[in-house]
Amino acid sequence: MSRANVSAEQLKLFIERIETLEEEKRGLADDIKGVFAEAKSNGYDVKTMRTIIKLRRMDRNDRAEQEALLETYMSALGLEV
Amino acid sequence: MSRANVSAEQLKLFIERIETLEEEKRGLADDIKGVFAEAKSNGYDVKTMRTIIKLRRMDRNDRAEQEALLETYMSALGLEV
Amino acid sequence: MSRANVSAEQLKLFIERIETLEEEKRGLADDIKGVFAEAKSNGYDVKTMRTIIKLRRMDRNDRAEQEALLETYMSALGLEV
Amino acid sequence: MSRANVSAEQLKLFIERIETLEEEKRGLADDIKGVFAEAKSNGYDVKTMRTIIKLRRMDRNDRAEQEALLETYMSALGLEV
DNA sequence: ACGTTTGCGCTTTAGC
DNA sequence: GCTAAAGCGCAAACGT
Repeated sequence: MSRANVSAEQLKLFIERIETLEEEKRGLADDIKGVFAEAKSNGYDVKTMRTIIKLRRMDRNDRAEQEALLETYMSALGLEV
Repeated sequence: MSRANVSAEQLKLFIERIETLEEEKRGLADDIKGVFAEAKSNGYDVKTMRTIIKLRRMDRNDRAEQEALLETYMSALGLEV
Repeated sequence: MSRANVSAEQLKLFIERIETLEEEKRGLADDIKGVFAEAKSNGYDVKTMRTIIKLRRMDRNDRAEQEALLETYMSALGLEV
Repeated sequence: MSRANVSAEQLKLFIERIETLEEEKRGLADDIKGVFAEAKSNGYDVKTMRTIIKLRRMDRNDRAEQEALLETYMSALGLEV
């Protein structure tokens, strides 16, 4: 088999792997929607839930960001991190 | 246990389920990036790969429609297609 | 002149207006680069400057976001904003 | 006035100049969005307009190169171009 | 000069 | 169908 064909085969495998992963990703997005729907049918306010989840995610991110900022400052001051 | 506590507990479970699913979704996004990186290190052009994946996902008719519209506009502007 | 030609002319004008604005936008981006370069040649640390600018922008955005969050809470509680 | 104060003042000026330029840049971005909105309300397809602007900005050679690469990959995968 | 990494802007998606 | 948010892609910027 020629080198070109080997390459084509390899390219095809890469693309199929990505397409599979994307499919799974879409599946998870649907699952998430499903849980929200279930919560709603149990009387919970979806908008408020989203706010809570967003805030919890922000807390984590902010914490990570603070660390990064600190490192930048330390570097700027010529200190070891 | 009071009704309020039951509700709070249930709400917590819903939110944790969603956060877990979102975490998995992020994991898959990372996996996808990893495959692209691997393909790149094997000499493939990532941008072109993305184009191909996009085209394959697109419905054949939608694609033809979009191209027709583009040609119409290009002609209207006196540009080469 | 036919209606098609009028449309083509109008389309052309829209596109040219956008292209002009984008050109100006690129010019401003260059100006910004220039100021950073000037500051650097005066001995300032560019990375630290970027951090400061980012923080100042974040402060403003966070303030706006806090307001938005408050509104969400108020709505969730059935209160008037 | 001490040297440190001069430096601080100078740094402040640099930062303010950059913030002003960034503000203007954001203003232009808004203007562009406005023109797209106007075009849309006149019945034009925004997505296609974006494609045209992109193509016009692209160098003719680069464009031909990319298309050739896409065709190569598509053929390798046994897909129709 | 090149490759990696970060930040910005666009595109797409989800909800109203 | 439109508006708002999130995720993704690209391009510039930094370090090697």
